[in-house]
Amino acid sequence: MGRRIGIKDVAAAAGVSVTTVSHILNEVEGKRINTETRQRVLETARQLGYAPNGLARGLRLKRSSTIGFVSDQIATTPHAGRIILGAQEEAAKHDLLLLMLNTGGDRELERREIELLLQRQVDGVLYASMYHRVVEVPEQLRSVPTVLLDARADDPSVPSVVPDEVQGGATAVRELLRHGHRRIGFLNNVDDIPATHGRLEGYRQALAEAGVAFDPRLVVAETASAAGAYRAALTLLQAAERPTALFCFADRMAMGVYHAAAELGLSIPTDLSVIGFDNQELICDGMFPGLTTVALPHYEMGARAVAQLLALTGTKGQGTGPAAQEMLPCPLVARASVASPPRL
Amino acid sequence: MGRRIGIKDVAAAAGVSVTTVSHILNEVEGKRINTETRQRVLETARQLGYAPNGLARGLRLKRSSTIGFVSDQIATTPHAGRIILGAQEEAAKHDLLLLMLNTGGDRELERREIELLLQRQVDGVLYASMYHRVVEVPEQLRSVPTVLLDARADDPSVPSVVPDEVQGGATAVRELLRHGHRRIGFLNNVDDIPATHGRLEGYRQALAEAGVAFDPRLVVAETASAAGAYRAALTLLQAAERPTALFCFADRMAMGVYHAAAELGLSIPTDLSVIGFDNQELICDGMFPGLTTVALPHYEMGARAVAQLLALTGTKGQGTGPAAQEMLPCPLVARASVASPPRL
DNA sequence: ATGTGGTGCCCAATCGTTTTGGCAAGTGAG
DNA sequence: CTCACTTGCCAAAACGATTGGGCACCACAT
Repeated sequence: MGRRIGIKDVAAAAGVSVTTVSHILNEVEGKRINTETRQRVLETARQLGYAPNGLARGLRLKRSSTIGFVSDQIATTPHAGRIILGAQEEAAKHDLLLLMLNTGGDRELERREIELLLQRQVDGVLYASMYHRVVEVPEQLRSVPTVLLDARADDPSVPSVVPDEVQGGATAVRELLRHGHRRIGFLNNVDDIPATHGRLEGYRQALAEAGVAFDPRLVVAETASAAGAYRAALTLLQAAERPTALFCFADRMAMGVYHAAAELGLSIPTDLSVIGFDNQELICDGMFPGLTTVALPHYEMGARAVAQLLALTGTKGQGTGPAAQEMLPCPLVARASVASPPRL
Repeated sequence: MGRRIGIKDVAAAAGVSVTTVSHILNEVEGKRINTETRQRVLETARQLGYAPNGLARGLRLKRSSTIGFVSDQIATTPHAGRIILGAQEEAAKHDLLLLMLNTGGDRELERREIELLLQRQVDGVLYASMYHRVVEVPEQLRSVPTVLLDARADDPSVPSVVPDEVQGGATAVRELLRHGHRRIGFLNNVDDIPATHGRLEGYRQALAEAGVAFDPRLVVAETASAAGAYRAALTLLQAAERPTALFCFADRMAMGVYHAAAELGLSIPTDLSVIGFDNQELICDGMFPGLTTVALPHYEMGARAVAQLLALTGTKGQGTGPAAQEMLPCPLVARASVASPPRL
């Protein structure tokens, strides 16, 4: 078919120069254009179905209106999609598009693919992890504005957007306290990541606020799987003074807790309240009863990261000094797994 | 910092013309270059850290080495990520990058965003649905090579890549038959989508192969949720001659079945075998016992779609006539929810 | 001396925009 | 009629690459 029509075609059709067309379409200030001419040009552009060539534009402007989204694992984490969605929708507001890249954690592959990104002259890069952790930012990204997403770097000059794990943990525990629980177990996971420490800290803070003493016997660490949680829950629930509520590091651990509870003849939430973390809807809604949990603000994180990136590219100065480290709150999502403790 | 260095810089540093540098870097045929010069240029390019400007290159070549990935919902479906991953990794093999776009099903938003894509001069577009269905391809995409992903169009001239629902359904049922089951229930869903009809067809085919008569009372349609499946399973399992195995349209329906079985005192897989569909690992692994299921070949679909797109852009002819409609098989993923039927 | 054929390189046009610095025509004052 | 100013438009130079068509040089045969 005929090639896409360009500014030149519009100029010819409207009987003016390319310059004038460009001025009109871009609404350049300080350039005086006759109102009638403007109308005519706009009209012909519309009729011809003109659309600017982004490559040419980018070349001239030294700006591609495209940002790179680099992540280790798009695939494994569900809800990862919400991060992408948040980023993309925020980007769309500024006519930006996302160039996606998954590295699978392979450092060499990462290098090669980021190279491709940079060749495309992206205006900035979102370097995302699929779970909150500390990452090492690739050297190549020094040359381009970068924001970390669901990740922090040792280097504090790189801005980042992460969930507030402490607040999230506290939110979960406060919900249990609010219902009158005092003996609250915590099934933590065993990895050395911010979530592990942060949620534990939140657990302790919430207990302290409520004047409940911290009892280390109520905290047990296990692999963040249903099977692991099942074992841990069995132990915890068969102890002398069993907890009346369990806070699970992850929703999938709650699946194990439900199983353990069923086996011990404890019904949820009458005999035992359970609260999870992550709000994996497929799981939470499928469980009986529906699992109350704390959600990670994935969508917002994506959106805020783009906003930060734009702020960064806005200020030419590449302002030195520590950059913004934004923490987003994790909201409670109530379903049906929390009730008042049984009268023992 | 100093701007990125270009071909011009390399030329100057090596003491040759830009033309020569370009010839050397692109290994242009029919152009004779002195071996020594070639070495010198390559060396300086390496030292200077030269990388071509993709925008300029794309402008000249009328090819951006970028393909658009348009989907309705990145977010809601887990495993959607595997489609993206498959597409991206296949694309990377050809030095292509993916420009992602999520429309949320909003037709007007979709139009605007695809417009952005086309402005970026993408070489082709993957139009993906997050579950297998029939879609209407946007008018704008006529002008650019397009492949449908997990979707079909009424227009058979658009190539597509979809899972083989019939084979998938049959695979599930054959696994049950193989273990000796003869009364096999099917919890279908109620939507009018290819999966609903295809898997039912597969169910019937597998039964027919095994010489088992089709009994309509064993098929019940419900919303594809745990709650819906729970109700349906209760009915089915309390019938006079209850089925010894249940094939569920979706893994999350199997969650409801597990619950119903537990309530009726049936243990899985001893008293009742269950098989799901989708292989949502978080669910399948979290259930007790682990859920045997049929996987959708998401990764392969993404990869094949890119391959098709490349084939399409390769043949200039835009060959008329019906295009390739590729169906990919759905493999069985065995866990622990299927066993031989109880001796009644 | 002239022609013939290779070799090794470069000039300049091109892709589709944006933008700087004009220039010509019109207007009103002197 | 001339000057100064405004208005409305345009020519041409970028941006960074690719590529068709040379050109200059050398060797060798005539």
